[in-house]
Amino acid sequence: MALSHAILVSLLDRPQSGYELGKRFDRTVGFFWKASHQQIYQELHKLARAGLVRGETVEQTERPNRIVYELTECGREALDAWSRKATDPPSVKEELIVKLFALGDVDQQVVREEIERRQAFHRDRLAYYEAVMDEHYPEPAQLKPRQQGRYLGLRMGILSEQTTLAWCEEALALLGCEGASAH
Amino acid sequence: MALSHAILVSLLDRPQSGYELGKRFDRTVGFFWKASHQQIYQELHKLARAGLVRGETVEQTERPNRIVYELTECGREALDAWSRKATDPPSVKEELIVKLFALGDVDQQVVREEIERRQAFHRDRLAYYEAVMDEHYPEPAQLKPRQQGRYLGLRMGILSEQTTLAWCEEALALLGCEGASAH
DNA sequence: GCTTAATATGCCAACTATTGCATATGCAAA
DNA sequence: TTTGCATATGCAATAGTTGGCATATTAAGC
Repeated sequence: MALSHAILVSLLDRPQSGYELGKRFDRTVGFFWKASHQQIYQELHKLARAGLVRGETVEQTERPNRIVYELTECGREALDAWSRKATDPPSVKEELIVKLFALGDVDQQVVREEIERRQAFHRDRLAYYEAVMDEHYPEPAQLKPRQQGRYLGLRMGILSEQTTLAWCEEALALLGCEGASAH
Repeated sequence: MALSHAILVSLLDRPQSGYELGKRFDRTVGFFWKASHQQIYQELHKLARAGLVRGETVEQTERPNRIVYELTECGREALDAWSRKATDPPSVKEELIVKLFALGDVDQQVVREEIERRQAFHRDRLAYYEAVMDEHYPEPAQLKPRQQGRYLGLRMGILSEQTTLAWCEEALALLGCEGASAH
């Protein structure tokens, strides 16, 4: 029960359809808690059955009908209860590090290329986070609580992307990648 | 199919029983890919059925019998194939950040305490990583490939723990935790 | 003598996640 | 005009994970 909470948290902002939730997930909480659209639809059904959200079908002529979900009182209570329970330590699955543990039996060149790909991935993500930061959070000291939370999430994202990039540099240097600084 | 690879990688070092794998996981790859003992035993059965590992029962008089697994040729090939495939981006599930997204609707004091608990958790882990580093990797430039991989994993661990700790400081400062520096 | 911890493996049920497929519409570009 | 994309939701099957429980032995501490 944790994706469900991510969904309930998203619904705090405003009632949303599964499709909208999926879209916003991709740009916000989703960076810290992935979910596919199938997962979101299924979870919404489950939450509706449990009475934590209420779905209402909105007829549309030009597009398929939407089902817009909103938090129920019961859902708010569930969120409050969840917020008071100790948070699980973050679960990380870093396949690249597993691969590194096999160095010596796997081709070193292949691993170097992996790290370079990873570097590109994290550079993109960092650029995205920084753009959001510049656009939305120029004055972090002045923020209201809700915005403070988002700001801190973004800070965490930026810090960890920077760290990962620094690690990539180190790793390529150690593994003797000639073109490391050229990329 | 990814826990399976972590197990195969572990077996590169030497043949091991499920119990041993579980123990070593907790101190090595497990920091980057969690697995419970049930998962490991089940996965070993599956790998044995698929012919990637071969298990041999070792009779013991003083302890329950062990089943020691070793890589088969087929298992080595599977590892090689896996090592050449692009690595999935890391999957992170950060419940604490999800909770932060709900700031304003959840009690700020509760969140501050969460962050402090997290700070303690990451301090412990950093201390552990640093101890391993001091003990086993005093001269990283001289390492053989296999050890290089482990060293880089450890470096990643240390860097990300340091980053998370720095973030905790920032977060507590922003959320106005009076006793932030006292802890 | 009794309890607890460590060693060593396993079953089963429930839950969570992923993949592939299916449906239906409207719009814009090739 | 066909292709592809965005909107919008869903099912079914498989794969992966978690938690509770069960079993059996030995050694150490109370």
